[in-house]
Amino acid sequence: MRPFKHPEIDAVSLEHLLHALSDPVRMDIVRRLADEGEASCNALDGGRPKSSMSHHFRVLREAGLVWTRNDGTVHMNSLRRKELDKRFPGLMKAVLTAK
Amino acid sequence: MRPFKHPEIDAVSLEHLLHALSDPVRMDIVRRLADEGEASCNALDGGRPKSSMSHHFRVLREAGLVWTRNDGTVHMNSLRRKELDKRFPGLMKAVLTAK
DNA sequence: GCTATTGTTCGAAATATATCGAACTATAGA
DNA sequence: TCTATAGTTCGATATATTTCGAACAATAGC
Repeated sequence: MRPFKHPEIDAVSLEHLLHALSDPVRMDIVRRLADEGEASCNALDGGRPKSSMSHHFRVLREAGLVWTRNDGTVHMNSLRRKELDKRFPGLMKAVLTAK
Repeated sequence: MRPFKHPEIDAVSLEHLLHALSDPVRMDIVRRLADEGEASCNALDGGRPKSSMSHHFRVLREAGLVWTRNDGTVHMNSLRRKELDKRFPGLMKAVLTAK
């Protein structure tokens, strides 16, 4: 698989980012990435079908939240935390803190 | 019209709140309420039909973002800012700051 | 009571989103 | 080259959401 295209952080819209976070499956992915640093799609599927997860990871990537790199057959995902903190100061902290 | 029921702030879910904010019309309403303090539905419609606006205000109310009080035939809306700041510290500030 | 004003509710149509199986692609390793 | 593994893409279905006109409800003022 070729590397993914990720949006420039400045092109990321708040609207799309909030929409991406407003789904429980995706919010769960984001929280786990925030905790665990980097993880494969596989490791975060919670028993859901691969195609469903692939969809959610795509939404997260396109929203600018997640960076995916290829490592063999595995896709390793991570939060674009530093960039996000610059682009939307305080947002991710507030979101991840909220219970 | 009878007074609306607003959710208890502790019953407000981050998920629903983020979804409510992920629509451009509603985000615009929230920004203007943050600026102007209190406003009627009418004052914020931007030329859109009343029924569309009524829908968006309902979503905002049910998400816990907006408080609506009756004042004669007018419905005055305001951000539940203080409560939101307690419930989700830093969130509204980050959202409203983002450009 | 009558009328104008503000919004809500209902119903329908258009659009978007979520979910998931099946087929496919790419890579690692034997 | 063959096989197993990790994800993507496609296509279909189900569900949500947005939008808006039309009918309705509540209040103010005459």
